[in-house]
This record gives sequence, structure tokens and C-alpha cells, in this order.
Amino acid sequence: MPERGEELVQVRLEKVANLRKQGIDPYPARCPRTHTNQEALDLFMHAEAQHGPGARTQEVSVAGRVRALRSMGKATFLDLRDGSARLQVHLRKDVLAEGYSLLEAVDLGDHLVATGPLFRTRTGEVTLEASTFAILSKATRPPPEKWHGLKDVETRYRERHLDLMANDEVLSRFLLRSRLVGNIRGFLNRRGFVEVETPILVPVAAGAMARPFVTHHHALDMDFYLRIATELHLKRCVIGGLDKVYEIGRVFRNEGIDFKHNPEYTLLESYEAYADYQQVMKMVEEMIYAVALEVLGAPRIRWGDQEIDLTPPWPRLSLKEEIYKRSGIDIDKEREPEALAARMAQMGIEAVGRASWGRLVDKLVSDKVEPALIEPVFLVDYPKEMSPLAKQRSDNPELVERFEAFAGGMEIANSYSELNDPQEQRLRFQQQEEMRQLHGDEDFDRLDEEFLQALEYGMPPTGGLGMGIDRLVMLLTGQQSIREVVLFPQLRAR
RNA sequence: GGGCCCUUAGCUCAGGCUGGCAGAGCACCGGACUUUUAAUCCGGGUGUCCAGGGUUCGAAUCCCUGAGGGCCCA
Repeated sequence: MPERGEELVQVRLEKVANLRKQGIDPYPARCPRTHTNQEALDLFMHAEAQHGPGARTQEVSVAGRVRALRSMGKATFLDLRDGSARLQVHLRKDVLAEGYSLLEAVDLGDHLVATGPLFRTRTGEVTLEASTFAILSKATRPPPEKWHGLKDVETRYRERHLDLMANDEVLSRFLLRSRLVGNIRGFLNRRGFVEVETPILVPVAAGAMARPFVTHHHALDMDFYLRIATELHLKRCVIGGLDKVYEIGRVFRNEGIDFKHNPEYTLLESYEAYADYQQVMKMVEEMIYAVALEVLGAPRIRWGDQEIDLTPPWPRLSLKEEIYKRSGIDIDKEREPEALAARMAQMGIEAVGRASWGRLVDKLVSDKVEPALIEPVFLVDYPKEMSPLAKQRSDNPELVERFEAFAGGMEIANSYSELNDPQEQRLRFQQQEEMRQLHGDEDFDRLDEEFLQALEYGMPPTGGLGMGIDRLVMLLTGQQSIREVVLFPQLRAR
């Protein structure tokens, strides 16, 4: 931390020293709180309902951070804020006697505990009349400005604690995120899914198309990768007999940072034995609808100037047709990477390096199709080349049983009927390895021998799902940047 | 990777075009005030104007380079 504003800090440090000199601990271990602010407010409302105007409750103790301080000499009002509510405290010199002088040591941002009965002021605010109060934690740095809040985007991200204390809507957004994750767990648990945890440090970063981070284990003297997906371990769980399994965990992808991408993000993956991608599709629309109802109270969300309705069923659209509709390119007729790249270049879409056909299609989707999909939809019928872990369709082996869900112009879920033929899977991995060599593209998937061997023991037909939790939070909170839904987004080191 | 914009007090921001003593509100410091609500009133400016270099008698301001951040494009 750069030591700017040192005078403001010094003043507070002197107050800490003075408290200690008086034998007062500015950071006591215990807090004699009896009620949260909300419980105290509820208590008063109850008393007022019984006794009418002029009601006073018994003494209660509340605690919180000092958010505002209004001193009128021999009486002071301050606003205490805890996790439940804001509560005003009234401190009078004639009530507190010599205890009143402790207020000289109190600053905005300190945590206090105050004890006394609750009453309603003549301006109508439920207030605690303090008979005693104490400092719980002395802040030695001033909080952000109370009226304009903290707006500087960089400071908000780098010092999220300040953002949370200054900007109520930010706090409630992260509370919503927590409730959302809790509701997803509840939804899956009720359906009989079992939550597991699988390794983050892996010898081979497989199971998705992404470049991994590398790290080193000193005792073993070997490199490890941070996982880019949980897919292969979860399938090994299914092979072992966990028929319905899921993990909500961080995955790491060594790629660019922008408004939709943070290098570490939270991914839900679930696998259901004896199910296929059609059943997963139904589950996804039901799950998102259900959690939206729980956390928002309605299945509709505002997205910019549009409204998105999440009520199922969502349209099932063909990937090929959507690409054709949005770009005029028929991917069935542009089977050669060079030809497809040329068509795309005409539209101003430039592919990097010697991109493969599958990567080009992927690019075409992200550029031309994805941004247009505001209302929730499923795209189905993906080409095999883009999907090395998905089972091919029996009626058309060039396509796989796969869907992706889109909403708000973002991909929010990806699912297949999982490929469970070990020989075919080995072949697909080998093709991925070859493509990586050929195209010099670190994004291609990797052959994972341990997984292949596991698959040889037999995996039931399984419907798998990957869903980006951060994207879903963006969607449900109407945020257009992933940094607004990740508490501590990755930024360049200062 | 390219383009545009931002960076001034702890916080929110003026000033910059057209170079001439570093500004406001909140916060903070001193004083008044026993029902306030962004309390009010009186007094006080607390600063590496992002960093470095250049032009100039003189740079927050103009020019160059760099850093961090944001938006748009790829």
C-alpha cells in the first residue's frame, strides 16, 4: 500500500494509543451483542404494535460499523451498520456521564457495540438510546466517501473490501451470487446428485480446449498443470459408480482477460449416468428457471434495455442454421479451413495463425451468433471436430450429441452425451494431439492416458454438463462485465 | 495485437482547449451546539497534479516515452 493520506492515519493511530493509555483495548476479543440490527428493529416494531406511540423496549446490545456520525455537543447520533441492517444510535451526555467522552476516540469506520432501549425519535426513526457503548475495533484508515461512494473502477476491483463497504448494490450482488450457488447445489442435491472435489493440480490438463497454467512440485520435481476442467475426473467417478455427480469449482485457463473472461473462473460440471444430452437440456432450463425464481423472485431479468424471460422451454436451434442465418456461411459446404478462413476474412473476421476448421467455426459462432442470442436458446448439432469428448450421432457421424445454452449474448452452458467408447475416445484424443502439432495451437485437448484406461473399464451412457457460474451471475444481475461478479478479479500487478 | 479515453487531496470531481500562486464538496483538524438524518454554523488545505524525459523565463496544462485502468475493434 502506498502510504498516502498519512496524516489521516496518524490521527487515528494517536487515538488508538490514547485508548491503550487509558487501559481501553481498542480491539477486544469479545462482543456482548444480544441482537443483530434487524432483530433489534423487529423487536421495537413488535413493542410498538403492543404499546403504541412512545413505546420503549428493554435494553438490547447491538454492534456494527460506524457509517455516519452526527454530533451536537452533548448529544450524538451515529449510524451502526451490521450485516443485517443500519440502526441509529443516540448517545446523550446526561445518560452516559463520563462514558460520553469515549466518543472523542470514535471515527467513521470503527466498529462499536451499544446497549440500551429502543425508541422512536420525533422524526420517526427507530433508535437505540445508548446507556453504555464500547469500541470493538478501531479503524486506522478512513472509509471511502459516504455520499458518492467509491467509483474508481480500479480501486473497486483491487480493494474490493472498500467497494463492499461503500456500495450497497455491490454487496447485494455478491450475496445474490452466494444464494445462487446455494440454490444450484440444492437443485442438484434434490435430484440425487452427489457433490465431489477433484484435483486442481494435474499432470495433464485435459478435458477442454484451453491453454493451461504450469506450476512445479518441488518434492516430486515434476511439473503440474492447473486444471482447465473437471470433466475427466468426474467421469472417472461415474465409471466408479457415482451415477449422479457434480463439482462446483475453480478452473484455470491461460487466455486473455476481457469483460467475459477471468483466468480463473467457477465452473459447474455435472454427470448423470443413463441420461443423454436431451435430458440434460431439460435439466438446464429447469435449473436456471428455478434458481432465477429463488434468487430474483421472477424468471425475468433486465438486460440492458431488453427483458429476458427464462421460462422453459427454450428454443432448440441448429448450430449450422444459426451460423447460416447470421453470416450467410454454410459450414457444410466450407469444409476446408483455408476456404472457410477466406470467407470469414471477407466479413472482417480474422483468424489467428493456421486455425483448424473447428476453431474457425468456433470463432464464427462467438463473433456472429453468440452476441445475437439474448433470449435463452439451445444450439444443437455440433460438428465432431469441435467436440472430442462427445458421442457422435448415429444418424450422422459427422455431428455429435451436444448442445450449448446461450443467453444475454453469452455462452452459459455446454453439454454432451459423453463419449464412452474407449477406442473412439483414444482416436479423438490422438486427433487433438495431431491438430495441436499441425496448427501450433495450445488450445487443443490433450490425451490423458489415465482417463482412457479408466474408460476401458466401462462408463455407462452419461449426460454431462458444464456451466459457467460467473456468466450465470452476470446474466441474473444484469452485469456486462465478469469483473463485477468476481470478488477479486485478476488484474495486472501494480 | 490496433484505436480512443482516463489517471489532480483519503474519497467524488473541477481546472487543462488558450502555460502564469493547486481548487470545490465530503472526509480530516480546532471551536459552538442535548432528537439529528448527506445535521448545521465559524475557522483551517492536509497534494509525488500516475512516472520519466523534452519545449519554455515559467508546465497539472503543450510534445515524446512508459505504467496502470476503462471502452471499442481484432
